Amino acid sequence: MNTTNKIKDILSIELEKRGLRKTIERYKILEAIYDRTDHFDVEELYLSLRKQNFHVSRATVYNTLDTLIDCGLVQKHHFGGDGALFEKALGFRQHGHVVCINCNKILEFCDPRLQTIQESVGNIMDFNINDQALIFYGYCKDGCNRNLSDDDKKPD
Amino acid sequence: MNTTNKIKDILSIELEKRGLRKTIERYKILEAIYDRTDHFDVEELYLSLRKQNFHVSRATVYNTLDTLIDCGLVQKHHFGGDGALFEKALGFRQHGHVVCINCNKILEFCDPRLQTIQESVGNIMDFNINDQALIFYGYCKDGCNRNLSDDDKKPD
DNA sequence: TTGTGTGCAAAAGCTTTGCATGTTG
DNA sequence: CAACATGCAAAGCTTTTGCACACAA
Repeated sequence: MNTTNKIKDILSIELEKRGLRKTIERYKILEAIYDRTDHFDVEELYLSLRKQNFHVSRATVYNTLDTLIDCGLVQKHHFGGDGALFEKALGFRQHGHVVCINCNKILEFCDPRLQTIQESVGNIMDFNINDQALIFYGYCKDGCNRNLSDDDKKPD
Repeated sequence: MNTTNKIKDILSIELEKRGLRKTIERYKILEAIYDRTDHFDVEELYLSLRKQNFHVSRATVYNTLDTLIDCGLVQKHHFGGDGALFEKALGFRQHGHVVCINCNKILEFCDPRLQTIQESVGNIMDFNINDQALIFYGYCKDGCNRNLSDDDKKPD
């Protein structure tokens, strides 16, 4: 069975668990998300669906994203620009992001030491931690041809 | 010299550096920010100024916050709720945040291991990293009286 | 005096909501 | 067929913008 079908099966299970309906929109939006490898916003996802001649409203895209996030199939990020960005979640370990303030490139990384920090912090602060977001902001050294002056080094 | 005057002096220096004017609004807003110890949004700051009978517009609060961030005196955060939160920055080492998904409590922590991760990632990804944001989401074990069920464990 | 900063209100952009319609279970 | 999901448009919020006026340099 291919990846697309596998992920749809997982959605089916999660929807059943929650007593939610299996609508065409939910599967189609899930598929569109898993077809991409980037970090996208709601509008990009909406337009990609329309470009495939699949008719959905923005409201449904928003609603469905919430559902998919709740099901653990999509992740939502706030990188500081306006609006949220999303990416598929399944099969991808928790990972951090590195964002170029100049060209907006987004890279991902994994570092097992982060897990250690999470455990320490959870213990010290008396928290049950179940999600994390680590973002580094800076300038990528190649590709975006930026002169590294001392000005505007602060992201928002 | 007290802390408030010290911070105002720093602002003076930073404004001069940038050729920006020393307006009453900038100093007053800075002072209002340094009078608080919490994470606040634009509206809260705006209202606190009005409550002191200091007249500013929302636009000026937004503009001034940008200036203060650029001067390194204020930090902006995106914790996932709508809108950004701010806090004073000077004299506070880079620190991570722990956010309770249930009661919205925000705690802070420092972990030197994060710096190590930042350096590794910078080297591996070929980035000049100059800012970081680490947020852990979870439930605080006391104070917010939450039943820890298996549902709604996913923040946005 | 000169030009930047502010105030106000309107606009813009992202996200949510309400209601009617359509579809799943 | 009953409840839930969708579509559409309108409303809500946060943030930005444009223009006239005020004030710092």
